[in-house]
Amino acid sequence: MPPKPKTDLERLHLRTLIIDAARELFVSKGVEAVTMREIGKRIGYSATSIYLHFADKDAVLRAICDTDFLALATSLKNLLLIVNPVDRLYALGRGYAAFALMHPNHYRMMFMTARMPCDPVESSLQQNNAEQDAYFQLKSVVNDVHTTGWFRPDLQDTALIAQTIWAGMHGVCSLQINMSEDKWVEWCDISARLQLMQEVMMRGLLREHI
Amino acid sequence: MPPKPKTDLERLHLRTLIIDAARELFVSKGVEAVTMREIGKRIGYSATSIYLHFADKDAVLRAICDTDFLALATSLKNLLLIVNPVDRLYALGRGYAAFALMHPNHYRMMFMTARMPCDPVESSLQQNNAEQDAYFQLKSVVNDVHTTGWFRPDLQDTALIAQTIWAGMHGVCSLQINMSEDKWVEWCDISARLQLMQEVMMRGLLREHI
DNA sequence: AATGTTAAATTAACAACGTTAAGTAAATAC
DNA sequence: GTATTTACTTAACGTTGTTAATTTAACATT
Repeated sequence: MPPKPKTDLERLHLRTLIIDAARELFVSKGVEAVTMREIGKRIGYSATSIYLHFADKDAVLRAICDTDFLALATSLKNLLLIVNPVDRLYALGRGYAAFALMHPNHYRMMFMTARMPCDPVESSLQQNNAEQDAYFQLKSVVNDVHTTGWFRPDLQDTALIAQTIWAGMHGVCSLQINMSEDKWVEWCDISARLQLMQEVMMRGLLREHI
Repeated sequence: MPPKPKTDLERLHLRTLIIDAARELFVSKGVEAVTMREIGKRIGYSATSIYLHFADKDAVLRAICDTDFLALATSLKNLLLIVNPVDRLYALGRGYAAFALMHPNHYRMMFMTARMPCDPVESSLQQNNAEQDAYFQLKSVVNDVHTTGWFRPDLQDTALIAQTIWAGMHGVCSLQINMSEDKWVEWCDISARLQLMQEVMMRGLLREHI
């Protein structure tokens, strides 16, 4: 039953229908295990209809990532209201980890899957927008801690600091997501690992003030 | 020209031939992009012959991982001779990162790809063997630092410490491998990121002694 | 020496995949 | 009322991982 002209709104609706169905499937079964035919069936269309909205499967993945990056930034937005910069940095780390472990397959898509690199030019998200760009959120908190003089005085490169903090949290989260079932290692409790990582990094980065 | 009985040695030879060819292809093009037919062609056999030695493609991947885990442990073995435990821990971290960044696709297979978890029971490697088990190497160095009393006195769980150090180095390496081409982030120099991570973790973990 | 058996390898084939080309049906435009 | 455009579907292509059927060669037995 294919009628003729669809309004832009209807087209957008179908587009998000595809994205939502694909995300659900990707998240529950992993990207590789989901077929275009399966996505189509889930929304009552044929697989080929997806190609009227997306160039290929990877384009669907990229679109999902875009909305998930927004979801991450949105989930962290409220934490930016915390006044004490150090508390805010702690909270941001905890929030980041909570997102990663609550949505492991989203996180895998966003940060662990080999895919086309994100380009701010093509993305629907605004870079350096505190409501949409989680990396900017981290950078600005790090900046605030820096300008209030809490970092060790020999640490001046705030981008380097931010990337190191990110790497620390990402390390714990990604090992948990990819290796926690691995029997080779007797894994400690994940929350203990997260807490120690934050604690260690803060001790290593902040100036010692009694 | 299929003759009859192959000695065990010949079978092993062919098995390693498959592994080596598959590793080369996996490493240069990524696991998903390599076909069984391609592996077969590379060694002058049909694709189906591979199934006489491995149950499926994933079994080939697992076998490669096994030999690569051994390669990692072997590449770190000499560092265990360093007498000072803290120096040894530093060196082990640097060596780990060097392996990861020198062989990014091996590293991706070993620690970043969704695959069957490693099980010591099935592996050809000996767990807790200092020559074959890189995680044991880390644990024992951490243990040495602990028994010599260099860690902060409130840190007593050496497994937790080891897993945190691992996560820190893994975070830097895996972000580099998966995201360094991403234009969203202005990445700092990788060696600066590695160095700061080590420095920060050491400052956070070791007791402060002037 | 001819035969049967077994192992190693191959070719053929299957079902499923992403994707493209061709075809169909309904709503609009004239 | 016919033509056109648009949304969509079905058919089809080339590949994939994998299995079944087949061939070939070496050995063991008679």
